[in-house]
Amino acid sequence: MDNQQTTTGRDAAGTRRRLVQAARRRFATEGFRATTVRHIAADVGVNVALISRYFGSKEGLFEACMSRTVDELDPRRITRPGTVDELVDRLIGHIIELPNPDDPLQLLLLLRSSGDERADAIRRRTLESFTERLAGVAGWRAEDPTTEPLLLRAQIAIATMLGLVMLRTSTGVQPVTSATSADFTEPLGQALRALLTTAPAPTQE
Amino acid sequence: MDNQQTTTGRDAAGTRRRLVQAARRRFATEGFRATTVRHIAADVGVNVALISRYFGSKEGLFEACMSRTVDELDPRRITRPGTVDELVDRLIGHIIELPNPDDPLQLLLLLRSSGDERADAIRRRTLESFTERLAGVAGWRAEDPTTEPLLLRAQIAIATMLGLVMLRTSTGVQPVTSATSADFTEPLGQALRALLTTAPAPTQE
DNA sequence: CCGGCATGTAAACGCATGTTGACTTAGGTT
DNA sequence: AACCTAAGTCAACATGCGTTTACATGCCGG
Repeated sequence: MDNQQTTTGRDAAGTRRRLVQAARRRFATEGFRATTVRHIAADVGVNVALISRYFGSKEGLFEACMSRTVDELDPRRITRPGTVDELVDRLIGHIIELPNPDDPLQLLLLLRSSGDERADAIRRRTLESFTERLAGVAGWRAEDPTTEPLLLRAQIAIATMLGLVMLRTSTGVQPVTSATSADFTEPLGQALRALLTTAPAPTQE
Repeated sequence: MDNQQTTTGRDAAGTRRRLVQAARRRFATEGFRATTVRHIAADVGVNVALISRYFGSKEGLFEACMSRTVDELDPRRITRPGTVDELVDRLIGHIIELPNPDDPLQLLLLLRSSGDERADAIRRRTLESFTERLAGVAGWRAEDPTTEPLLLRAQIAIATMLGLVMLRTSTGVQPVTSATSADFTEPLGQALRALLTTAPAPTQE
């Protein structure tokens, strides 16, 4: 009974899960407002009305995507508490292989303001939640002024990888052909480690 | 006769320009598909039908935004040919002050795939055009395999700033409050310069 | 075997969108 | 002053959207 089928119909839980999966891909690549529930339903192969029935509304489906994303983004799954290097490695591992809208971190980063007020509020809440979790993993406290720059650098690192995802997937601009994955990853990782580990000497001298 | 008024109506050229300006803000913050021509017209304070009359269609207005962006992105206005440092400085100067959808580079970076096939083609063309111009300014030739890594690093630099724009504007996540502009800019600039200047030693041992 | 319920479908509604055609008004020319 | 053309408005349209209501279908316990 715990073994859930993934392909056929007549399984509400499975259908819900496949709807969320398809919705995450659409939301990540096209944005909230440009995504239509009819397309999501067609991706799964079910009727549109099921979305309203299961999730109440398009925003409910979006919220389901985000809540599942938050669960999967449990920092303990992203990195073990400890060194910054591990954090960087895991983040790079999560992001650098593209395109993969199923990755919850990618989904979180790819989402943008869409003009829809409530959807934007959901997204903002999720992002702030993740930032707090990330800070907690790294042992940083936002209230501690000496560790704030580290949190800022984490944001820069995330932003860098967000931009890479954008360039390589959403914009259609591909890296130069001869650049191997190692060529791409290595200097990026070095820069990120430098950003994260090099303190700005807040009170030093 | 060359002095064009900027506020009142009954001036076709001025109205067209204000429509393009308003459209660029909407497109940059909400994306192509989520932006409605009625909102753009309301921003300017004119009737919706003028958009269809002046630009043919919503896509025509989008194309007008992009062509103007390409003109303003003349690399000679972004940086004088020469050192990579100048390029980085100018790019940071263009991006780091936020939010400013009027900046053509920001507009270019903020645009994303929107599910609209023709609009995506326009955006992709513009991005490729800018990448080529950027490579030309830096004296890089895509055909030269030894300079390809530099072009890749330029893309990384652009991606980084794109991500910063995303985080700081679109996602609503603000940098930590105590971080001054210098705190934000300095380590970023160092990292970007390192990325751009440090060659990956393509054939070096 | 069969009723009942969960699962899925089909069609329609109300609304917002992009676009179009006919109409109105301002401003310069004769 | 009369007029004409450009500049702008207004109302309507076809379409696609999210959502709802009514209907069909498979599955399980008696």
